[in-house]
This record gives sequence, C-alpha cells and structure tokens, in this order.
Amino acid sequence: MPDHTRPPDKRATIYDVAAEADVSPSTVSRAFSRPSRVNSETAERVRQVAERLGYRTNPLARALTTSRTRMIALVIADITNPVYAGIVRGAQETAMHDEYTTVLIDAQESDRLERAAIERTMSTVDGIVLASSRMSDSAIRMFAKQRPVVVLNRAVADVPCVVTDNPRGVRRAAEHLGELGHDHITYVAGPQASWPNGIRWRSLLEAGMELEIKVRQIGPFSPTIEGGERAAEELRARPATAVLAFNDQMAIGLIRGLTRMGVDVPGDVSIVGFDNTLAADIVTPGLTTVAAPFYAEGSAATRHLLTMIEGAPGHAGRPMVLPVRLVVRHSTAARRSAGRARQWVRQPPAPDPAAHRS
Amino acid sequence: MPDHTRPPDKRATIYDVAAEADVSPSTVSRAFSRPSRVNSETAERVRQVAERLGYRTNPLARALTTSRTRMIALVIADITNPVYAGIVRGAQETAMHDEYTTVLIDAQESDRLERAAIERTMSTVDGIVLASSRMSDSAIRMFAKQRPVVVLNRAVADVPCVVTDNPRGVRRAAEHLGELGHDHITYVAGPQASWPNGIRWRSLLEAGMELEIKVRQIGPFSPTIEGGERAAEELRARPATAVLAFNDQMAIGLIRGLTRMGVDVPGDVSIVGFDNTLAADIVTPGLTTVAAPFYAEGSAATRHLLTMIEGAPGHAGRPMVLPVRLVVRHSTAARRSAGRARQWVRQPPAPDPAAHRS
DNA sequence: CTGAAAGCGCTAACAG
DNA sequence: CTGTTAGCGCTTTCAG
Repeated sequence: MPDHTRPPDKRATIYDVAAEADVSPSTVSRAFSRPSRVNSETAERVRQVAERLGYRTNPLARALTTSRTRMIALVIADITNPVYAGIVRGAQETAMHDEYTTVLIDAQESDRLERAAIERTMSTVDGIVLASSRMSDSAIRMFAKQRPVVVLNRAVADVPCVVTDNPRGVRRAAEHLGELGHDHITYVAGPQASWPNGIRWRSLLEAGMELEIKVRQIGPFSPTIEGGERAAEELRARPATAVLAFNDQMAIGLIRGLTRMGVDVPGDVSIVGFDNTLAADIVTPGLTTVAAPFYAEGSAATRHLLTMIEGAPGHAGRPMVLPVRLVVRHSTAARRSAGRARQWVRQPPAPDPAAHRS
Repeated sequence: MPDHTRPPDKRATIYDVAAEADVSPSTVSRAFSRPSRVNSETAERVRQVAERLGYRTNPLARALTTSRTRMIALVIADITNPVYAGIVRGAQETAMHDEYTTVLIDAQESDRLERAAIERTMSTVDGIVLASSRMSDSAIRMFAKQRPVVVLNRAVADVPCVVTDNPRGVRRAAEHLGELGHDHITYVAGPQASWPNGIRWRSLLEAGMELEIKVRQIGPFSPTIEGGERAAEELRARPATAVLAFNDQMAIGLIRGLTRMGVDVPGDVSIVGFDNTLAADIVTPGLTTVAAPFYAEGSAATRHLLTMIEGAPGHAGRPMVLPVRLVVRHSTAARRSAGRARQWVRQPPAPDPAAHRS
C-alpha cells in the first residue's frame, strides 16, 4: 500500500529537462508555452527530452506567474435536477475542447452556499458560468467585476447572459392548447425567486392577450413532483381544462395528483410542462412539454466565457437567446364540452379526506 | 462593461498586510495557517488588518509551496445518469465541510476521455474519487500510485474501495420474487465492462442456488431505456415471468417494450430494477427496485479520501460495503399459471404510443 | 532564437 | 512567539 504522506516521487521539473537537453530553463519554458510560438528544432528536441523524462508542466506554478489557471467554475442551482446534466456536459465539453478544466459547484438552491462557494473558488478560476443563480443581481454584478462571468437562464443587466426563448416556448404551448379548443389556461407557478418563472407567466399573459385565451395563475409551489401534487389539490377547488406548469416535475406531480383524484389527463385536463426532461417521456400519459437545448446552453455560455477570458469585451447588451420547441405527447387533447369539463370537481374524491372545503 | 483583459484590481498580498500591521510576512502567514496554531493578540490584530485590506490568501501560491491544493477530483462515468447526482452531492458536501473544493469530471462512458481528463487534472488535486470508473484495474492502480485514490462501485485490488451490497440487494429481489411464486428469474444484463453488472449476475446465480430458483441471463444491452426496449424484443422469443434488470433505466425500457407488445406488467411479467432512481416512481406501474444509498456512497468515499490525504494509511483491504434495501412498488406480482404466462408472446403488438412530433 | 536574472505570493526552515 | 532567509516551478523582462 503506497504511503501518501509525502508526494511519492518528485516529478521532473523544467530544470531537469533543461539540464538533460543542455539548454536554459527559459528555452524549455518556451517550448511548452502556448500558443506554441516556437518551432525551432531545439524546441522539438526539448519536447522529446521532456517526454522521455515524463515531464509535465506544473499548472500551479504556471498559474502563479501568469495568473491564469485554465479552470472555470460552473455553478448550478441543484445537481439533483436533471436539466443541469445537459448544461454541465455542454459546458464541460466546450471547456475541455479549449483545454480548460471545469469546477462544478452545486449551490443546493441556497443563496448563502452559492456565495460562499464562489468566494472560495473565485481566485482559482479564470471565469465563472452562473447557471440559474439564486443570488441577487447586485451580488452577481459584484462577482462580475472581479472575474469574467456569464449568466445562464437569467437576464442580469451589465452582465453577459444566455437564456432560452421562454416567450416563444410559452407562445407555442398556448397556441397548441388554443388549437385544441382551450380558451382558458392556468399557469402553475414555480418559485417566486426564479427568473424563468416570472418571464413564463408574463409571456403567458401576453400570449393570452394575443390569442384571446384567458389566463390565470396559481401558486407558487415548489418546483418538484410534490409541488405539482399540491397544485393538483388546489386545482380541485378551482378547476381548469388546460394547465401550463413551470416545469416537468411539477407537471408530473399534477398528472399524478389529478389522476389520483379521478380526473382524466388529458380527457378532462390538458397539461403542458417545461424542460422536456427524460421523465416527461416516462410518465403516463407522455408529457407535452417545451424543450430547451440544455447542451447548447451550457456550451454557448462557456464559449462566451472563454472568449471573455481571452480578452474579448464580453458583450453585455441584450442576452443571447437560444431557441426552444414544443414536444407534443399525450398529456394534451381536445377540450371536451364545458359541462363535461366542469364535472371532474364533483367526482368522488379518492381516499383523501383532507381535501373537502366548502 | 468591465474590461477583463487584465486582472482589474490587484488583490492585497501578504506583504501589504505585513507592512500595514507592522509585522513580518511570516507572521501574517502564520496568522492564516491551518490549523490556526497561533492565537496571540498579534495574530488577531493581523487578521483584522487583513480583513480591512480585503486580503485573501492566494491558494495557488500556497499550493506551490505546500503541494496541497485542497481540491479533489470526482470522476463519474456519465453525468446524464441520475444515479450520480446523489453521489456528487454526497462527495461535494463532505468535501466542502472540510473546506475542500471538488472538481467534477464527466468521463462520458469513455475510457480514453477519463484517462485524459485525469491526467490533466491530477497534478492540481490532492486526491481522486473514481465513481464507476471505466478504466482498467491497472490504469487505476497507476493513478493510485501518484495520488490518493478511492474507487466507488467497484472493487480494485490494492486500492481503497466503497461498494454497495449488491449480493444482498440481488438476494432480496430474488426472495421477493420467490415469495410471489416465481421459480425462474431472467437477468437482463448491462454493459459487460461494468463491475456491478458482473457481481449482480454472480449474486443472482448464488441466490438462485440457495433459493432453488432457476436463473438465466440475456444481453448484454446498453444500460438505457432503449437497451431495455431491445431486451423486451429478445424476451419475446424467450418469455419469462420474472425479470431482474441491471438498472432502472433498462427496467423501464422493459416495461415500456413489453407493454407495447401487449404484455401485462406485472400480470404476465414481474420486473425488478436497480438503483431506485426518481424515474422508478414515475413510470407506470411503479418499479420495484433495489435502492442504493447514493449520497452515502459519495460521502463515504470522499471522507475516506480525505483521511488518506491527511496522511492516513488508506486501508485497501476489503471494500467498504454500504447497505441496500428493496423498494417494492407495483411492477412485481404473484405469478399466474404457467400456461397463462406463456401466452403473452402471441398477443398482437399494440400500436406504438410514443409517436412524438415537434 | 536563446540565455541570464528577477520575481509571482506564499511557506518552511532556521535562529533569536 | 517572531523575524530572516531561501526557495516552490514557472514565466518574463531584458540583453545578446
């Protein structure tokens, strides 16, 4: 069993290579500098000697002089949420392609944790991608003053942002429901502090106006399956024939809650989610949902960050907007007659006594 | 818009603090050393001056002299797989608690990528947790010689390992199916290279022996929903009444594929999965599955790694084993008569319900 | 293109 | 407990 108390074997340094190749340390340094601006045969020979000695440039020492670590931080709100998998991978691959390493920080939905983690990491990274940050705009701007920062899924003034086309996604959902004969859409809200939540509701208001569909909002609820189930309870008191949920998890909770109450989805109620997570395809009925290009989000944000790190100005004007699309499955259907639609409230409630009020 | 071409404001160094507090740099250094072994009033004053100057110790410079970065790497096979969310969080929180930062590496199921990423990162971290590594034992041992390494979900000789109690999980599943009257279990295998896949099959062989249940294996299939659907196809030719799948994803694919073929789950076939991912609770019928303590896995592996980093020997004897439990839902039921069970192959396939369009 | 010299910010030996 | 003196491994002037 190896003893790790002290570094087992000292790695070859630039001096070892220099001695072996009979050149000065600077020459070795130059042979490994990036972009490799040296192509002399000496440099080539140095590289071969280095290879033979198993020399690897020490990123820490390099960082100390260049103040560039070739690491970036990716902060996500909740690693448990599958939407971040695509973002992480997009960011990671983009970073890796440019030989950057990604430090992942899971904020666990906590403003405080997020700040603390960033504060500790900031000096070690060349830049930060903030995906669905829970911090205040001013806190974000403060960090952005010290390091290049790109914000994802949120618009923050004076900081470069990447968002998906929420208005268009909501619009497409509303159109879809309208075509199915629904003249009223209930928005089941997610966390009040969530930026997408706000814009989705506002977009629905707008779409409702244009498409002559009435809209209303219930909530906020937690953006989870349980949250959706609680929303289903509330819907019992104020029925609807068409529901747009803040995200897939809530939509799934709604389906589950309503089904348990004896309400048929989509027969009695059509439900649309947001995100197109894997679960949307697993639940019964399959969930109609607005798909966001997660991989592209992570990738775009990171690419932008990298150009800023390389010295680009970092255009902080309006956010970069990524397209979305509506994925139609089986949780949406033509509206039944108004009478029938109303009926489900009167269905005998499934074994759940707590739910009868007035 | 801030210009990030050069670091905007030089941060205060140890020298600035020393000058301001009228002490030597070493005194400042000591005031910030860990564990803070200095409690003199001088040290306290130094800290206050530092606070006022906004001084933060530069981890890079510190690392250069101590060769300790207080960072660890966590390598996972596939960030898309929800199984890793819990592991990541467990690892992260444990690391954070000891003020370590976690670098997440997504190997994307690729041996090559995994190696490359580790090679680039190794010198920057104090230790590595390898969760479901796809590398060869010898490659892992090679890394383990250079840095403390803990392996998760796999047993590698001479390297500390953390695994879940696969034999017990399989045994519980087999007992459960046996109690339901099943005398034959088909194992639907995952990737051949996967260590858990091997041990699960071997455990099933053993359990079958003891419980007098016949077992057989089909596959390997890809450990995804699609893989499970393909397995369902294969089951058509060689029907079964009880199936143990390598993981939940495959089990869900099986449910979906069989259902589409007109086979009733659990009426005709009982299905058990592995992992107890969120999806197991979403699919219809709810999936009976072996639950693993992901958070605890990540946490235990990291805790062990940290003790090794602090100089502990790193007991590489037998792996540390974490308990599992069987979560019974609705995908398993009492076996029908043998005749009935055979029948399902001849059912006409239902129309494909998964017709997506955008 | 190459070499010499100076230092990035911090810690680790020593003395006192 | 504190100060002094050397570096950690690399990059970066500045000369040649």
